[in-house]
Amino acid sequence: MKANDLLGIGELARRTGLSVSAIRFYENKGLVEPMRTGGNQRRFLRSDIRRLSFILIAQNLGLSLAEIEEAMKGLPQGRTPNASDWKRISAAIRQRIDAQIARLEKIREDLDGCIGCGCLSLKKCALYNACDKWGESGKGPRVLR
Amino acid sequence: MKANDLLGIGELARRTGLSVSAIRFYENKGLVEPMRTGGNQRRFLRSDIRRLSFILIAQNLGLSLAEIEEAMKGLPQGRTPNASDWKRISAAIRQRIDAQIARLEKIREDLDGCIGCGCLSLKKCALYNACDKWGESGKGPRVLR
DNA sequence: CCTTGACCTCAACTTAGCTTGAGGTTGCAT
DNA sequence: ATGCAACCTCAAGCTAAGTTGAGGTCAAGG
Repeated sequence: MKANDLLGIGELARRTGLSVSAIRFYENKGLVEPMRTGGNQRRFLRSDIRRLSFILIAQNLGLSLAEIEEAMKGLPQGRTPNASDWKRISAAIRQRIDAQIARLEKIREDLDGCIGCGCLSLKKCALYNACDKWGESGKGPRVLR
Repeated sequence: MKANDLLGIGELARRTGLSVSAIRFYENKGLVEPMRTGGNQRRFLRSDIRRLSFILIAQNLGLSLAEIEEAMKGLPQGRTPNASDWKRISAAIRQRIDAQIARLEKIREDLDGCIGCGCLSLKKCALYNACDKWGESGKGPRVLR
């Protein structure tokens, strides 16, 4: 039991919940770098289960594959990422989460104000009427975004 | 000044901040239904400024155009949406926001637990190790998602 | 009347993140 | 030795939400 430490792509797919094609796609993007057998079949390290799970998590948090790749610089293929790797990455992710939550809460507040105020016909709705204020005063400038 | 109540697509673009091509695209999707001049040029109602702004807001909240279209069923083209229209729509949006915030907060919690616990090498990390637990007990099932 | 900028349609291209298919090879159990 | 599931590559297709370009028309001011 030595080659037993290595996983075929199908096995890895089952372990991570990813599709085989997605894993190949990730390899293409440089997110994993499996070895090959003599017959050119991929053989993954067990630690790649974690690597891929990490990708799933990060994606779930709204990171693009490019950003994930960026974050993974410094996580060597063979080594299980250690606490300080994790600290660095998770701090960055944490920031993103905080920012997203803050943004949503701001919107929720505005929205609540809107519901309360009868809105859509009034000037004070922060969310909806931003445009009207301008549209009414002659040649209106642009709105939002 | 009677045709002055109608807007050309360029004017509408300037008022909403959208590109002309985006507005045409939205028309294609059925999100606005401008009239046409004899020469086939689009003429929009002033209320379409709001309609499009609404689309921008909803998109900002993470709704897809398909979902927005769904939500806009019942907002007639010619009429300025009233308070109860708004109530209905904003309640739906509000739910989404709440759900998103809850999801992010859950993730943040897990993440914090992770940072604290040294993680990545331990069994107790909710975020990261979900897979390992399974991977270790024989034929592991799928993970996440 | 004529010019010119705004407008028209339709098709093809873009990015992200994959999936699907065709056509061929490997590796393991019998 | 052989069967066949799992694997390989490469190209094309898909969805979302638009953008870009070609080729042509409209409308309004001078």
